[in-house]
Amino acid sequence: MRSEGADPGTVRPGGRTARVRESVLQAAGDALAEHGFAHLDLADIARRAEVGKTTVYRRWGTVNGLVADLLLDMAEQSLPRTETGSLLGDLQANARLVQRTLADPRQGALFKAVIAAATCEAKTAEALHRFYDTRVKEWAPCVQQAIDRGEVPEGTDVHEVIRAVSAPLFYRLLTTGDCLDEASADQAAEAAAAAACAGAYVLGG
Amino acid sequence: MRSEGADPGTVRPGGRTARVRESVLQAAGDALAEHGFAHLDLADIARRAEVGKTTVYRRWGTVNGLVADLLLDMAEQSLPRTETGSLLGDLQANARLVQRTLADPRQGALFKAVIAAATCEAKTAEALHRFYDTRVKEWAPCVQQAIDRGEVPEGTDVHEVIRAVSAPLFYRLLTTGDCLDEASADQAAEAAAAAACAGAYVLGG
DNA sequence: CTCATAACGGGACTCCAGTTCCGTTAACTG
DNA sequence: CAGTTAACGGAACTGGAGTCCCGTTATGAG
Repeated sequence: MRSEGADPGTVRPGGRTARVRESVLQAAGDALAEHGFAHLDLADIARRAEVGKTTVYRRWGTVNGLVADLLLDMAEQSLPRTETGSLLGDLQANARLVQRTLADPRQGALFKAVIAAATCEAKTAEALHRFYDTRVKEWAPCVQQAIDRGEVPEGTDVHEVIRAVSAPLFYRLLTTGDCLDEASADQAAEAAAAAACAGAYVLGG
Repeated sequence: MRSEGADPGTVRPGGRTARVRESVLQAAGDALAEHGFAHLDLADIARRAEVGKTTVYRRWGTVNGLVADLLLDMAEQSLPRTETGSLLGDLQANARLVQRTLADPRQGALFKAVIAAATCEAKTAEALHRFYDTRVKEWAPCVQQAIDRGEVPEGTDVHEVIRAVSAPLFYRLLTTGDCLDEASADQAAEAAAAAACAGAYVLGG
């Protein structure tokens, strides 16, 4: 009598179950980009996905749960780091990647929704933290290489430099109406590189 | 027969109307800090404020409307800029002010809620943009002074420098679980100052 | 002070997001 | 290929968020 088994979808994850997840996540992304997080309706998503409303509620429970799963799906598809040979070049590549993602109507809306969801649900917040932790760790080595080359002082917090690239882009997306263009991405990269070289991210400094 | 007059509260804004607004905003802030944006219930707020549920719906309509008004109220109370004589000192003062605000349980939760609300309602987003525009304009002169002193190159986008101070603090609040301490505030200020002095925020650079 | 009516408050009502029930379909096992 | 049961899907149900109605309070003008 093991208490009613695990969550649905974990025992028989193949075939139909996988198809349902895929089409529901697809529909959820579409709905988010169209209506935004607040006006998200699970029944509407079920309709779009051509899936029973009950199924959506059973497997994801709430809008937050669905958004968290969507985030997991995004984390799996995110792009690998590229290398250019210089700190500024690497940070610029990262900044432009972030900028393109946030400027894209669908992806941008999705990120906004994910952030909104994370601000009001601890579990979703944790999923978001993990997502960014992964992304930051993916790009951090380029700062370490810059330290090794002597561009950046020893003891610099490599993760913080990567965060410093994304931060102004996020801030702009959320707190201003301005569009995110390539120039703002380049500026973010340049500022982060300059601050890093000046030793602003040296630990305990 | 002027079409049903203006919004309630605009014709007789004194006495009771003002008291109702004050106690409802107070209650809304409390509820936000306690339950977060998603689980906000206007009926609960009405109960806390000892005000009729109908009144809250009539005057603010939705959770978003209420949050937007709360934002307006916050904007009126925000602190004036201080001056220390150096760019780093001024930016540090700003960074610590932001850090203290976001680290405060009540204020921090409120900001998270406001951001969440802004991501899903254009009107609320605009209120948020105005709020930040005001705050940025309040602090921008300290960068201009630094330009005049020759600390920072001519042509620097003064507003962008101020945004660069807050951005990493916001980013940290939203995307990591780490606490916002004074050290992170100082780091943000130092990074912004270093980047500004290096000319990273020169327009068209 | 008096009056007109803006704004509030209680309670009944509506409507739909979210739940429950149970029959049907199709993964996985041996 | 047959049997077990995980997972799905339709339909009826429910609770509470948001609306409506109308009587009451008290603001601001004259």
